[in-house]
Amino acid sequence: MKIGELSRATGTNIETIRYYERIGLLPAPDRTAANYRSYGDAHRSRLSFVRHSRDLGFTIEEIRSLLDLSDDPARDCGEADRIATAHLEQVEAKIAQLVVLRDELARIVGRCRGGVAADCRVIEALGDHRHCESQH
Amino acid sequence: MKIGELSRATGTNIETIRYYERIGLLPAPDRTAANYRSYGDAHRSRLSFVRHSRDLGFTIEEIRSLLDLSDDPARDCGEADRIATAHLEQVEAKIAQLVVLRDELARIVGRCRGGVAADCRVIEALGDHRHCESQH
DNA sequence: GCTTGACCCTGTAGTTGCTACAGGGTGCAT
DNA sequence: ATGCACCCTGTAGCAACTACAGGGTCAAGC
Repeated sequence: MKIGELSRATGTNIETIRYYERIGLLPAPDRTAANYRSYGDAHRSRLSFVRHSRDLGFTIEEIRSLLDLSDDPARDCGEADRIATAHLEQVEAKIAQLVVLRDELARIVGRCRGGVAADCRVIEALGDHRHCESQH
Repeated sequence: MKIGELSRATGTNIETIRYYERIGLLPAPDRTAANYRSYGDAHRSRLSFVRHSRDLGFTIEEIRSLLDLSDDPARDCGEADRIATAHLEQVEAKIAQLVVLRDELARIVGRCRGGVAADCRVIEALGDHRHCESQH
């Protein structure tokens, strides 16, 4: 299939597919006589793997490691689990951080009573960390 | 004060301060005879405002609008409230998205039973969205 | 046979918010 | 006069794309 079909089949931007090829995440496909990229099923499932992993927030480098692993079926699965577990921990840390931030923001937003900027509680709170209840 | 002092006073990297000046977020300060930047209290509090807002996740452009507002004390505070509220909503959306993602990841990680990559449930799950319980 | 439009190609530059040099100048203490 | 901490400008790098510019290819319809 041509790049446009692969793009539709996987929900990936065409430019992104070419980008993945350039950085070596996808192998360079064969070319037609007109120099068009020509993909097969192996490409499609590899790209689906990449997209799905990206959607789950894995970095390109993590995905590279995961792909290396799955390219070598004799290797130990533990490494995949280690990568995924580390990523899960990062996501949990990020959530915790955003929750603190959200609470602080909600407090700040709730202070607005209208009026002019000179009296604005929102601007005041942003200017001075001492109005905050948490370290962030 | 010189840039190093301002850096220590606000916990901002020196390069970042110069970057903010370059993009017009901080006004260019006076210079000493040796061409060193020389800052006053107004600079320090403006930079604190910027840093605090960045810590709360506001973008540079949002901060620019907030600073414009506070530079013009007669303007209506509603705009500041609108920016902050919109940002709060974004943070809440991001949290919700990360929670879905975390649950999916936790499910994937939990499937690992060791063994070789060929049988790896983690790699299998990443390759095929149909293993997922949610849209993400 | 010629045009139109959809598709494809390469290469480069932009995005966000910094951070990290390289290659130089300044100021003060020893 | 020599070391060291500090300052300057300008440019390039990071992640993960995205968006052109400027060109080639191909099938359909007139």
